[in-house]
Amino acid sequence: MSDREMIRESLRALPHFRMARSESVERVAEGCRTVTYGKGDQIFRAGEPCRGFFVIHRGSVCLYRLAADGRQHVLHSLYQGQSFAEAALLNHGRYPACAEARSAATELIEVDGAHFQKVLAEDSRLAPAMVGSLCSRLLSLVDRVEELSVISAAARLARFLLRLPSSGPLEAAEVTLPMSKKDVAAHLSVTPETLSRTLRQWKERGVVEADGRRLILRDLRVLQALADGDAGPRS
Amino acid sequence: MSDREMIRESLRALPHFRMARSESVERVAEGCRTVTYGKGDQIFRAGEPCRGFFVIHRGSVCLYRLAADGRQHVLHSLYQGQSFAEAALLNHGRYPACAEARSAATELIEVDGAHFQKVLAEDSRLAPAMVGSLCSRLLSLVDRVEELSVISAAARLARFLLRLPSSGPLEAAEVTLPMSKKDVAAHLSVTPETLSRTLRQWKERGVVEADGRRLILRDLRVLQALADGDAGPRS
DNA sequence: CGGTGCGTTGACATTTCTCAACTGTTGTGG
DNA sequence: CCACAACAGTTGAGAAATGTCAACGCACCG
Repeated sequence: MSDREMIRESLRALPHFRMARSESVERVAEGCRTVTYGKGDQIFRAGEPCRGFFVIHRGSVCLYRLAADGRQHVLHSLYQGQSFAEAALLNHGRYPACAEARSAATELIEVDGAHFQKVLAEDSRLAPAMVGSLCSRLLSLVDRVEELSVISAAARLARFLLRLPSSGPLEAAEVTLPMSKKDVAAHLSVTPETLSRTLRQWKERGVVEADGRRLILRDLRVLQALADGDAGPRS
Repeated sequence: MSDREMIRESLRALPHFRMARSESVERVAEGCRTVTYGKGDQIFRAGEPCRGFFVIHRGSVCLYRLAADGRQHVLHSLYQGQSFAEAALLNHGRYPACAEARSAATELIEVDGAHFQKVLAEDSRLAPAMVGSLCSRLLSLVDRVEELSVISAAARLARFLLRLPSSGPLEAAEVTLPMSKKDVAAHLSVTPETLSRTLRQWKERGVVEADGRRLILRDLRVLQALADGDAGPRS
C-alpha cells in the first residue's frame, strides 16, 4: 500500500471523518505527511505554536504536562487509530501539553493545520461531521474527570481492566495489559507501587490471577462493584 | 425586553454562536423556551433521554453524578451565560450526568434538540462556528483533568482564587466567592473541612485575609507558587 | 558479565477524609 | 418577638488512602 493510500485509509477510519464525504477526506489527505518517531522522542512541547494535528498510524503516544517540580503527569495515552491536538489547532494555535512517542517506530500522520482549516472552511459538510466526534471526545473527558475526582485508585484500576478487550469464559475473562504496568500506573494517575499493591490484594482475595501482563479476572462481580465505587470489604 | 429578545440575546452571547450569522441564531431561537427552577430542583437525571440543551440566563447550575453509595459528586458548576448538555444532545441522546439548580429562581433557556439538529443540518455555517467552541470546551476539560490528577487540594484552591475576578491593588487583590464555601469545596472535589483548614493555614501565614465570602489575597506570589504545584513551606 | 530498568516489597510520611461536636446565622411558625 | 430547626462553617481526633524512599530480584541487552 502506498503512503497516500495508507493516509487516506487512516483518515477515513477516524471518528472525525467517518461521516464525511470521501471527497472531503481526499482533500484533507493532500495536506498530510508521515513522520516516524523512536521511543521517547518528543513530538511537541506545551506552548509551541501548533503546526497541525496528528493521527497515530502505528505505535503509541502519551500527552503529558510538566509540573513545577519537573515531574511528568500523563493526561492521556493514545494508540493506533486515535488522533490528537485537533482541539489545540482549532483554538489556541498552541499545544496545551507535551507529546512523546511511547513505542519504538511510532508512525504518525501529520495533518497540516493551515491546509486543514482551509478545507474545513470550504467544505461545508466537514464541520458537521466533526461536531459529532468532538462531542464524543468531550463526553469521554467528562468521564475521566469523574473518575479522577470521584473514585479511588482501586476503582480506577478495576474500570481500566473491565474495559480492556477480554477473551475467555464470562466467569474468568482473560485480559492483556496494552502497556507496561508502569505506564498503566501513569495512565491512572497512581504510583507503580500503589498499583502493584492493589493487584496483590486482589490476588490474595482470589479476584484476579496475574502472570506478567496477562491477567485473569476471576470475579467480575467484585471487580464491577469496585469499579462502581463500592468501597469493598476492608482488610 | 421580551422573552424572544432575551433568548436571542443570550444565544448570541454564547461562544457557540458568536461566530454564527445572526440569521442562524434567529432560527435556533425559534426552538427555545424559558424554564425557571427553584434552588435544589432537578433539571434532568443521568441516563434520561436528551430533550435538548440548556443555556443559563440567570442563576447557577451544577452537574453531578451519583456514586454507588448515593453521594453526589460535582463534575461542574455553571453560571450565567454558560450552556450545558450540548455534547450529550449531539451524541448519546442521553444525559451523562444529573443537573440541578443551585440558586433560587434559576432561569434557563431550553433549546429543543430536534429543532436544533435540524437547523444545524440545514445551515452550513453553524457547524463550523460550533467546532471552535467545542474545541475550547475540550481544552478547558483537559485543564481540569490535569488539575485533578496532578495537584493538591491547596493548589486547586489557590488556582481557583487566582482565577476569580479581583479588585483592589496588585499586592492585595480582593475577591468574592461566587458561591458558598461548601459549594466551592464540592467544585474542587475536596471536603468542606479540608477547605476550611487550608484557608485557616493561609490566614495564619498572612497569605490571605477572610471575612465570610470576601477574601483579600495578601501574598499573590505565594499563592501563585502554590497554584503552580510547589509544595510550599511545611508546618 | 555488568548495567539498566521494571516490578515488587517494606517502612514511613503525608494528605485527605470521616466522624463528631460545637458555633453562629438565618428563616419560620407560633 | 422569640424559640427552634436547619444549615453553613469551624475545629479536633483519628483513620484511611496514597505517596515517598530505599532495597532487592529479575529479565533483558549489549
